[in-house]
Amino acid sequence: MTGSDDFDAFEAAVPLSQRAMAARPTPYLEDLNPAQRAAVEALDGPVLMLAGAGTGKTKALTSRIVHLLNTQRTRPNEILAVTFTNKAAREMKDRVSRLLGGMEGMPWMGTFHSISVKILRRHAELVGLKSNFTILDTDDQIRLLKQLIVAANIDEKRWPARMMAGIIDGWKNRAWTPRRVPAAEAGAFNHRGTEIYEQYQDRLKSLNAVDFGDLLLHVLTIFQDHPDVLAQYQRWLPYILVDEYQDTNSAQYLWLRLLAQAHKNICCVGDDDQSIYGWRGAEVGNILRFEKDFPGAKVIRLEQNYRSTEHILAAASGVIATNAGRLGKTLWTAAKGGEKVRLIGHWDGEEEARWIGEEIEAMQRGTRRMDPVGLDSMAILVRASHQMRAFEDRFLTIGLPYRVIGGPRFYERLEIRDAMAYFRLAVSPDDDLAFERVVNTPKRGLGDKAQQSIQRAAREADMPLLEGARALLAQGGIGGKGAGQLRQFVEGIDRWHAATLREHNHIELAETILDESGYTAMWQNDKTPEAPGRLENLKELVKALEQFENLQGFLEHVALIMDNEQGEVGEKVSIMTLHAAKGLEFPAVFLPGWEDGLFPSQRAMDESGLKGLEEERRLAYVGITRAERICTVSFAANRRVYGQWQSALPSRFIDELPAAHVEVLTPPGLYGGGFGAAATPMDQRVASADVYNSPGWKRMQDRATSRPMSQPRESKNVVIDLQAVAKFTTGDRVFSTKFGYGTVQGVEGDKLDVAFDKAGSKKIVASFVVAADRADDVPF
DNA sequence: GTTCCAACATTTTTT
DNA sequence: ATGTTGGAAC
Repeated sequence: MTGSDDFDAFEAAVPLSQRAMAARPTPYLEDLNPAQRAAVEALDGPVLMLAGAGTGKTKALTSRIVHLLNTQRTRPNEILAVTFTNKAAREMKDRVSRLLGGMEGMPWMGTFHSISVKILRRHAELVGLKSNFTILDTDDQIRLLKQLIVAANIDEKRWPARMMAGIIDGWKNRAWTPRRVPAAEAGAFNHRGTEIYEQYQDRLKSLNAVDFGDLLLHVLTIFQDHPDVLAQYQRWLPYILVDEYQDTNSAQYLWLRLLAQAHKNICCVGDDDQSIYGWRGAEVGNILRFEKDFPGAKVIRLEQNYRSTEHILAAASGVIATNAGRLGKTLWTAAKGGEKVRLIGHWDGEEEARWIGEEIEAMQRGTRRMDPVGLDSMAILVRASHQMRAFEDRFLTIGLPYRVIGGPRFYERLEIRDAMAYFRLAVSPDDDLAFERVVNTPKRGLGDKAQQSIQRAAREADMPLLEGARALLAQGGIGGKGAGQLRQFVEGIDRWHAATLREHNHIELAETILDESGYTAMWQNDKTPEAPGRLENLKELVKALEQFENLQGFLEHVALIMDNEQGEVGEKVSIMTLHAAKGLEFPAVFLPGWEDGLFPSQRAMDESGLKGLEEERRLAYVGITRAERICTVSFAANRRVYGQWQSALPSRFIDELPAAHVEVLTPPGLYGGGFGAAATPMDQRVASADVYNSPGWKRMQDRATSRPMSQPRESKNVVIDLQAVAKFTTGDRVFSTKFGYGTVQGVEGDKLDVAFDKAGSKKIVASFVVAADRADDVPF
């Protein structure tokens, strides 16, 4: 444990009242605009800093910390500064230390989870744990739950462990211990939810383990049940700062409220318009209610945006304005003019990827209208990760360098988790979950039967699995070739454990463990294409050990910090999800896939209704505001999703973009313009698509019966894979375009009239001929 | 105990 | 389309 000195420092801390409030020079204040300055100087009492996108939030936050120190109000170890991610914590630390000219120890700056671990290690016994508890990740959590579910005789097929894990996470996010789960939730998980939850918590306790949710929940329990402990922390931590307050869940909110209720020096920073984590328990309500929760709170709005041009800001504001129940901000910028937000429609997803690829290359070269833009300055932000594939495929084809941000993280890879399990066993041989994970990896001839015997032996004698296995071996309870191998495994663990105690070179030890266990050999003998990559990853893992003094230290670190530093070099376009883009900024941003159902996501709307839609809209807001100078929104009429063709209407968010700040692009050729978006004013653009009853659809269905196909699904918008070429007129201009759908009433060869109507008023009529030139695209 | 195939799911992601 | 997983066949 590293934290004990902090606690001692607290005990010795001079009471606040005795500290002089000396005025020292404050050059950092000169750098701030009036709102930022107000937020920095309001040091006492509750403060809500409402910081819109790109308004210098981190600057204000870090300056505030420096100001707290500089005015001698408090000392570095008395400031509690919480963030959500390790990355954010790291950035804050860096910036504070830069302002201070050298780092002063700020032990209480970190994520909710890392700070909770620190507190929990100190008081573990108050919730029935030992101070050296292990932290389980999602995978361990699910395996444990699966055991309980099977033991409870529940059909794991119909009621998967993953689902139960989700339910438990949700409950923990709301700070509900098994006893506090409200009666209304009794029906969860086939009426067995609370029962399993309780068993799960018991099991964790007996394993001396906690999951991520527990870190907060246990601390909360301690604070609630032991007022003396709470009072101590309130005294130790007289100043509290919270970043990204709009993303706090109920448990975090309670955690903060308890700590802050004595001195009320809490400064929460956030933006209700950027709350995009509702699906993992974040409560926008926390930020909306702040003034009620903390009476007399100062609310300071940071509204000057330093990131984006006028048009981009106006477009984002226009979209977000549709949401109800906002605290409300009016962002403005001194940067007038610039490019309007560009909007373009495509025939299908591949076309969209092709166009964006070409556009990126053009921007890289520079055009008449703009100077060259580097690849590092460009990003493609998608709603769902499966959208990335089309871009990767295309960019590989044209040789455009790209990097995918997010995705499966290093420490979540199979081989890394296996290796970590070996390390965990070496450090604490009693770690049953680690034991289970690797007893038969690589294959040791220990299948279900053998493992069950080990489990039984261990449970009967109430000992860890390793000891159970040892006992079983002693009494000859395991037969065949498995016995020899299990003996080797057990002896190996003993040997490695002894080595960790002898302060051996831990890097060498790690290599030894992986070699002696046969794990490295397993991948070396594997001829599948991914094996070499996995071996590479293992090498990287061992390399990462260099930064730590021993295996324990490394494991502790990894349990909480599951992110990977990809120190990739070279100019590359970034591809990531909108969620991953939060907090980032790029001169040029592409926002593809703005189609109803994809974005806003159908599922979000089905599951959370209007709330879900509003969160999607905030996501759109986040997306647009990532852009500094160029923002390109696009959509496609047809898209292949999981091997199925789907058609969709342009996203309703497109209609919400204020027309005055949007430039509708029409690329050369027949493609583009999708539904007439390129040609018609925003308020006139619509398409409808009931084709089920059309002869064309009937005919396609007939054709389909001869070959297997998926049933046409209940959907309003259905792809017609016959291509329609349309001509239509707006004002004095005539456009032609290709359509994926419309109100189709004919078959191939027919002349068709399509009425584009919005809210019943028909405004544009396009006549077109249904052609069969895309017949090979017909999915059946 | 291992291998193979059919069934299944597939928004977003941190700790 | 694709990758994972559970159960049956070997």
